[in-house]
Amino acid sequence: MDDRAKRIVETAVALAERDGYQAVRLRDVAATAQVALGTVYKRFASKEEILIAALEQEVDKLVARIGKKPVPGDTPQERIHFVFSAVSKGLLRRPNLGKALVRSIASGDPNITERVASFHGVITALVMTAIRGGTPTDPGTWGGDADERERTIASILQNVWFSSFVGWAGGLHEASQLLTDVDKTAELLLPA
Amino acid sequence: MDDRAKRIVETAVALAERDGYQAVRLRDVAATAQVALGTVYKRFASKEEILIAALEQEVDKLVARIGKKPVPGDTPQERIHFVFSAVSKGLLRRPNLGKALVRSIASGDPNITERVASFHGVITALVMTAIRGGTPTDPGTWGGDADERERTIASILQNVWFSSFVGWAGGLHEASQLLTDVDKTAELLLPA
DNA sequence: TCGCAAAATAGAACACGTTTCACTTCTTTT
DNA sequence: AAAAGAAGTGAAACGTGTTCTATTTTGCGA
Repeated sequence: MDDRAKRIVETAVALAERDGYQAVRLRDVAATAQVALGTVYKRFASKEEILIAALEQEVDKLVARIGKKPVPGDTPQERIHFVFSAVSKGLLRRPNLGKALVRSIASGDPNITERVASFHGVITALVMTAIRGGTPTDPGTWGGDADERERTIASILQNVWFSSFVGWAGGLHEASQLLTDVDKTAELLLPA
Repeated sequence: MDDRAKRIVETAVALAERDGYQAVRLRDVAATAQVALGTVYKRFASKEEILIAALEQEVDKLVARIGKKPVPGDTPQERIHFVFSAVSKGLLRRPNLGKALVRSIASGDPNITERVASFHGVITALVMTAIRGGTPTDPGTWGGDADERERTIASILQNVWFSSFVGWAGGLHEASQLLTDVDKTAELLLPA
C-alpha cells in the first residue's frame, strides 16, 4: 500500500471512529487525505473496500500483538476467552468504527468476498490455536482427521462471536454480551 | 398495513427477488406500486424499513405454516433440523430476496433495531420449542431456572444459523452449509 | 351538497457514491 | 534534457436514497 492509499485508509478510520459509517464521505476522505477523489477510486473500488482495508489493518495489528506468543491460559476455555477478548477489544473500544466495519463485512458485496473469507480464516486459526494451546503463527500439526472436532468447535465459536457482534452493532444488546455468549458456548462445547 | 403499503412491500419483494437489493429502486417501487414517491416515504422511513416489513411478512407466513402444529421429529436434533430447514427454505429459494433481507437485518440501522430483535425472538421461540418438543404458538411452561440451559442452547443455535446465513449471503459458502453448520452444532450440544 | 382537513401526487432539489474527462505533473527511458 | 507514458487533479455529471413544496384529490362532518 503506497503512501496515498495509507492516508486514505487512515482518514477513513478516523472519520468512522468519530462519527460512524455515514460520516465516511469520500469527498471528505479525499480532502482530508490531501488527494483527489479520482485518486481514491484509483486505489479502491468502493467505500466498502476502503473499510475492508481498514479491517485488514486492524487484523494485522491484532495478529502482531497476540500472534507471536502462545495463547495464555491453562484451559481451552481460558484461552478462548483470551482470544475473543483480544479480537473484540479493538472493535469495541471504538464503537463507531466497529459498527462501520461490521456493516462492511456483512454487506454481502461480492467484490469483497475473498477478503471477508480471509478475515474469518484468521479468526478461525486463532481460535483453533486457543483450543489446543500453542502459538497462533506456528503451523503446528494441522489437518488430520482428529482435528475435525476441533475445527467444528472453532467454527461454532466463531459463528457465535460474529453473530453476537452483528447483534451488538445493530443495537440488540450490550458489548458485554459478546464475551458472555462466547464463554457460555465454550463451556458447553468443551470438556471440563 | 393499508392497501398502498401492501402494494409497496409486494413490489419491493418482487424487485428484490428478481434482481436483488440494488434493484429495489424506490422510484421503480413507487411507479410499479402505482403510488407517488412521497407516499412511499409517508409509509416507510427508508428503504431498509420496507425490506424489514417484507421480512416480517415472510416470518408471519413461516409461523402460519409451522407454528400451529407440534414440531415434527422424535429427537431434539430432528426437530431442530426441521425448524431451521423451514426458516431457511423461504429465504434460500429466492436467493436474491434472501440476500437483500440479510443486508437489511445486518445493516445496523438503529431505526430497525426493535424489529430485528423481534425477528430474532421469533426464531428463538421456534428453536426452544424444537428442543423440548411441542407447538410453537403454545405458551407451554417457560421461564423457570431449568430452562436456562435450553435457552442458551437455542441462542447458540440461532447465532450459528444467523452467522452462516450472513456468510452465505456474502458468498462465503453454499446454501447447504447452513443446515450442515446447524446440525453439527446441535450434535455437539445435545445429549444423544 | 359544501367546505375543509388529510392524504396523495408530480416533480424539483439535495446528498453522496461513483464515473468520466480534460488537463497537469510527475517518472522513466533514451 | 526531451519525449512518452503513468499518475494525479479538479470539476462536472449521473444514479439513487431522501427531502421538500406546490398543487390536486379524497373522504367526511356539518
